[in-house]
Amino acid sequence: MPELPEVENVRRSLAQMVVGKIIASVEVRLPRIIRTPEDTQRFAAELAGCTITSIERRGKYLLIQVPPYTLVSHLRMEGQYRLADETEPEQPHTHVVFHFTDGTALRYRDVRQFGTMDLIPREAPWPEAWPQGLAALGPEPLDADFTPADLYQRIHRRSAPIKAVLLDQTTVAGLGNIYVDEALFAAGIHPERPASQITRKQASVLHAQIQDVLRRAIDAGGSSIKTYVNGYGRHGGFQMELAVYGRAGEPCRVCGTAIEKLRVAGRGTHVCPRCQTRPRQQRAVKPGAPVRHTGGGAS
DNA sequence: ACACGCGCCTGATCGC
DNA sequence: TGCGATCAGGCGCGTG
Repeated sequence: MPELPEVENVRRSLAQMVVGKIIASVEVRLPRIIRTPEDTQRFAAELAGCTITSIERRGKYLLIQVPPYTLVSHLRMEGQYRLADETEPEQPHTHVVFHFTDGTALRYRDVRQFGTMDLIPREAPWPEAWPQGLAALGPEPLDADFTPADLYQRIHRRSAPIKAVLLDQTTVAGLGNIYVDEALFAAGIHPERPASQITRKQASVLHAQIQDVLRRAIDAGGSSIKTYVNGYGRHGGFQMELAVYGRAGEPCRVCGTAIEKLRVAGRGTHVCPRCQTRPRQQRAVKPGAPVRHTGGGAS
């Protein structure tokens, strides 16, 4: 599940591998991956003859610059790019292939088929002509203009659990399930705490921990939980450093208490029940009230 | 405006 | 051993 650190590592590997290459032709085998333009034949035809000039990233989106277009690519859960020689055997679930003029090809694989590509003219008006999710992104968490005060302003009127608010890409761009759990643990904040209860001081700690965990994860090459690899096919190393994600039942690295797994905002959520104190108010269940679909399940 | 549930999709794992 | 059910989850969308 590529989040900001994984997408940044994909960006860096692609930048080394494909910048300067000229697209000879494009094969689209699974049209649902291409959202824009609707006509996938046009997607392929427009790209033929274009040169890749740079690879950028915004949140979890890759922005592949192919003048006069930007190819906006989102990997969602399991999307992968690999540069391969045309003679190399293809891996299964390869849905889009960019053939270059030099005998190599950039292959897009995606087992779950959730990933998306939008081909947008670079001069298209912002934000209306661009993918809504991209246009609505909050600040880049590692940019200098993202400050503790900015984070506080963005969360302090929200009643939803802090975890849900941090997963919302309009709050901050690029966080997903892994790094939200890690940042909240490092900040000592329980994921179920209403965002409106976070103090300025806590928001400042959270801001610092978001930046710290993202920087460390980028440096480690990202986290390979299930399937993540960068453009060279290399796994990341940060899964070894995760403090809570995927560690249910294992001892907290700080206090030794068993890490718990619960469900918050519909996501598997990992907490240390001692380092992250639960908000005081427990939800009261009225007798005969309808059972909530995502209510506290078995664990 | 905001909160929240569902559908999308496949493969690994669970439970009987 | 076999096989259906469940889980994994980012995001777009519909509903309240």
